[in-house]
Amino acid sequence: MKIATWNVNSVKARLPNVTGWLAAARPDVLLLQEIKCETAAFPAAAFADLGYNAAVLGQKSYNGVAILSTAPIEDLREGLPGDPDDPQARYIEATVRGVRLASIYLPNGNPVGTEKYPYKLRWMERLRAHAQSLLNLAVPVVLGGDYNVIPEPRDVYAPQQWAEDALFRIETRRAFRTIVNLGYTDAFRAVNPDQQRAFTFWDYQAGAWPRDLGLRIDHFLLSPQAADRLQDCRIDRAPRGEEKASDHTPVILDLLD
DNA sequence: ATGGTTGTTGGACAA
Repeated sequence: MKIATWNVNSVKARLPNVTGWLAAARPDVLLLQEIKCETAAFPAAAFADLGYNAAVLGQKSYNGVAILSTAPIEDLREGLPGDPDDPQARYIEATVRGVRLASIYLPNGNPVGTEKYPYKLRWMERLRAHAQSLLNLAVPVVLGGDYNVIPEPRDVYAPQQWAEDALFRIETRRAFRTIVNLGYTDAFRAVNPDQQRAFTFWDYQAGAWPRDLGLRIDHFLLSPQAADRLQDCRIDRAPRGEEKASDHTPVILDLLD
């Protein structure tokens, strides 16, 4: 089972990039983040033409997540539990072929010192609590998406420059580790324990892409039942180099069937 | 160098 995650930074602006990649890569599932459109405006027909079903949690202008799947999408959950008043569309979860899948767009949290950073940390605590409850299901769980977390110094081109950034502060890294330490596996690092400069995001500014000044912030976390089936996890850098690219590139996970 | 870029939206805000 081939599962991919991609922060597309507007599904409408990126439609030719995404449909072209899907047609070539043909994952069974694609988790999308930052679709930046309301649910009703999601271009579902373009994906249906390629054989994909869609489950969408959208929002006007910002955020928005979706799940595309060639197989039926079952038992949909829209939104992360723990705050029914949270208006931001950042979490959608469903079952595909017996695997519980989430598409996650974790808050950025910058600038630190505004309400954005405590919102990020509260959101991570909600994710921790829900990730624990998912482990209790004792089924394969795949939590994929844009975590806006740089787990380790080697996951950023210049760690000293990022020390006080919301993506790399100690509290952020600790909150991420706390989720992993519940019993989840960072699929990319499990498969590529020594790979350097393994980035998934390059800023649009200052020539970050041609200079390879990137971050690894898009992740797959696997429950033990999913980790037992881990076959491969890799970053496809090619889409970042195309015309009108997203600032993120896809990460691909292969689970044994 | 208080910069630089992209998307949504039609002036900031978010990233």
